[in-house]
Amino acid sequence: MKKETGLRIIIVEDNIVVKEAFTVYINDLSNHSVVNSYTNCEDALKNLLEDHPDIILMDVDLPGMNGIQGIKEARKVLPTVNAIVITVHDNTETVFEALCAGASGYITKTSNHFKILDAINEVAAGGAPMSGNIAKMVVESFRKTTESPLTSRETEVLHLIAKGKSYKDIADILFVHVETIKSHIKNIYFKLEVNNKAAAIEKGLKNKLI
Amino acid sequence: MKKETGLRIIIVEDNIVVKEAFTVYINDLSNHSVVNSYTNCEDALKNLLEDHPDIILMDVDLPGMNGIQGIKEARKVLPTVNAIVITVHDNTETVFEALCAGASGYITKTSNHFKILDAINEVAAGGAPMSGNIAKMVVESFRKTTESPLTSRETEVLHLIAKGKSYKDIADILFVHVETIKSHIKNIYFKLEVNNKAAAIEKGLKNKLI
DNA sequence: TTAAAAATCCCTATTTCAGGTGATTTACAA
DNA sequence: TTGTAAATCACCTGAAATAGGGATTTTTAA
Repeated sequence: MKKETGLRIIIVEDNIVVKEAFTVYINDLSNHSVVNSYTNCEDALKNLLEDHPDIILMDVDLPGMNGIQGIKEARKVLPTVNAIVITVHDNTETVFEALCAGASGYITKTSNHFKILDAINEVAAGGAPMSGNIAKMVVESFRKTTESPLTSRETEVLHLIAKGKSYKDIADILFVHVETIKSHIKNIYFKLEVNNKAAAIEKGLKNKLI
Repeated sequence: MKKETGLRIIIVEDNIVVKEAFTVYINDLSNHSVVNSYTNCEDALKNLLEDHPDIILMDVDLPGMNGIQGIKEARKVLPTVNAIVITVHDNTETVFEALCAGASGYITKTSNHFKILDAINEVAAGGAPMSGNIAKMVVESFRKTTESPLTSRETEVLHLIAKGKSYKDIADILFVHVETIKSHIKNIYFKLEVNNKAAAIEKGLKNKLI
């Protein structure tokens, strides 16, 4: 963040009423400044270097380039810029696409609009603001299933398979004989009801075994 | 959550002063109840079914079984129980281990102790409470590097390689000839300076190309 | 004291992989 | 317009990896 006295913010939101409401709200009730606001990504990207925002408030549904692509492009130009997605979408795919694209936060519009100031301050403090339901989705994406049909050794082997290691590599890593690994793999295939590596990895990922 | 009138909470924390402080605080200043508190996981697990907590407040550093293992075990017995980790550790490894083990939230002790009530309420509301720095770590774990040496086609191929697909499978999936895939893979190996699948996957994961 | 898991070994046929050395077409930018 | 990068396809070779079959021993946990 550049100044302690307030951050430079731009807004990309095609709903003009919402855009103006955010602008007024931030300018009046915080020490941050909305230096510019746009109704599409293309225009925002054109002025990005001049605006040099600290934070971008980004909608997802936009005419032309969508907000997620917009974040990617913006971060190519300003790699340290923080983007906060503000949208109605709370489906898994959109959320994770946005985070992969480099979003620092994700707020759903469903709740109180005025959480944006909290979000801005949280980003400024080095955090990652998220609506409760979004945080839940994110946290759950890490969760492993507690019930696994595989033994810990087999899981270990499957992990290494998924890393592309050969049986010989795995044997060396685990300090056992190659034939032992082959035996484990036979058991893994049996338990997962598959008969090749690709299917084993797929099933392992899908069931969060790895 | 079982009752609207308040949740059943257990605390596992070996520092008795902290444990008592939490207990008093929750019992006095919220409508939730601390039904039991323990200084180690083993004792907590023994009484888990009788306590049938909605939420477990869990420390990480504990004598005997650590808190992360404790969460895993607890969730085997009560699969829907919510665990909130409250600890001084904010290193990447501990955080992700806890989330993988099934923690619903992760609060660092460094900040204001009294955030726990907010955290409990957030879990009750279906959220996932996290300290700002933790949320940041979690969000950043999704972020892809914007600069990739690979073309989009090569990235696509590397993805499928990482899924354990054979060249022939990949060719079929992408509707091109096997030789095309081989050609892509040669280019991937050249760009990533590797000469086998395992190394390519490793480098791809490390650099968040996949 | 059993049963399950882990580790070891052998055999075989097939598939896959990596490296080399090419070519063609399209598309975009200097 | 002239390159360059990307994506496509081709042929060859030898080595490595794989899947499936069967079997035995040791360790560990119930």
